[in-house]
Amino acid sequence: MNPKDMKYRELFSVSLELFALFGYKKTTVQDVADRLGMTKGNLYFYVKNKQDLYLKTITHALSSWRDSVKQAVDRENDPVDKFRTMALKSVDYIENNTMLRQILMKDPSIFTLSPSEDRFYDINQSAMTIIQEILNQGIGEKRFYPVDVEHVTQYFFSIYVMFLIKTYVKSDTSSSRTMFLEALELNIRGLLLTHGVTPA
Amino acid sequence: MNPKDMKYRELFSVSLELFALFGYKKTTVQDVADRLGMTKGNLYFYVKNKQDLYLKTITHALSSWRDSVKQAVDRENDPVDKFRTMALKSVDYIENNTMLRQILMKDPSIFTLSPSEDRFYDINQSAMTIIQEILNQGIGEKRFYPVDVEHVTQYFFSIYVMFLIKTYVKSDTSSSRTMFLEALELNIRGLLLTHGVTPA
DNA sequence: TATTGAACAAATCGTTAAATAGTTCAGAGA
DNA sequence: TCTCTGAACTATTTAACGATTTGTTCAATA
Repeated sequence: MNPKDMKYRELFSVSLELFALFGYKKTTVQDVADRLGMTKGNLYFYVKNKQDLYLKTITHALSSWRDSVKQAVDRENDPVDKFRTMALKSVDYIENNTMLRQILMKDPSIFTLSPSEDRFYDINQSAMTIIQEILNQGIGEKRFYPVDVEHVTQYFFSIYVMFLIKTYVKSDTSSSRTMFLEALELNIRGLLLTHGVTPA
Repeated sequence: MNPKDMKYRELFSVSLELFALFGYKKTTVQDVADRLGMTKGNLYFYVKNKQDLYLKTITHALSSWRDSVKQAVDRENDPVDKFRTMALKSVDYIENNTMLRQILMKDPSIFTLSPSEDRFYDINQSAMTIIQEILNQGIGEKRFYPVDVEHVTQYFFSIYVMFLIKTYVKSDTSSSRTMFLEALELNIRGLLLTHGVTPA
């Protein structure tokens, strides 16, 4: 890894921590520069402005999240297993990433139900392809009902965002875990082309 | 109907219109009193304060919505028909109620994904019983999978709120209609105890 | 290419006074 | 007794002000 990439990694790591701790407004570029042992002027050699620093930092964190889920999904073969793994790994990742969780709580607009005002549209779009590929595989293998892939992908992504909002923006931790698992199985049954009569 | 109830109906009607037109902040107590042909002082004979006027007005509007859906559901017998009617009637009602729609757009906090900060908790709770009764009937008649009724009810209500936010708070009208219909059928398949292999 | 530090610009904050809007209440019809 | 008025009162919002903090630029430098 070249030295500039190293600098960026350090930069994103430091600013993620500060943004998680103080939020966007309370974190000054001076704070970030201090922690990096440089002057704030020099920070502008790496990013356009404070907003750009924030966007790049969050995007970097969301990409790691996506990659982690994608990796777990790729270890499975069966589309149902992939679907379940995707859902569970997504939750597991955020559950074990305190800083990202804190940032979501401090900045609810990171997860919006409106694609048109989504500042992280590209990374979210790429997260949606994970869903899309699983649906296509499941339908191709005649395991899944031939749903409208585009709209059902959007729907599942919206549900995922809804859960994140419910659980981490509003902290409705109590029942949302059980609700999540019930919903997962309900959606899997809704996807399957046939399913037997085997209640849990 | 006694004259005081009449006054209340008129009051809610007038203030719903004004709140829809100008929003909470821009609507003054004076405005409402003027439209009712009374002084603002006298308004305090009917409501505790401005906030109370707003809450009572919205609650009244949401109750009408609920009642309309409940009535439509009660005309059906089959739990699947009831479920589908509930979903479609809910959308149909808001689609044809411009003032309520305008209020939702002006005050996004009316529909929250967090029960604990829901100012209209009671009326929303009573709306949830419609879902709950359908689920109980479906399971009782061995048509529905024996899901965890409480959590699945919460889940469906959350999806309903999510759609309202997507469609009316963020105005993402474009794809959300198709998404809604796809989701409806997916959820019905997820509920059914068995379903045949009959893709649309 | 990467960095500094000073200079500059933009945004925020704390305070103030004036205007507006919300609320109370004694008293007056019906 | 129930409904209402209108004036008095209180609370909130708005605009303006300078002071301060913070974000951004850039010529000089290693």
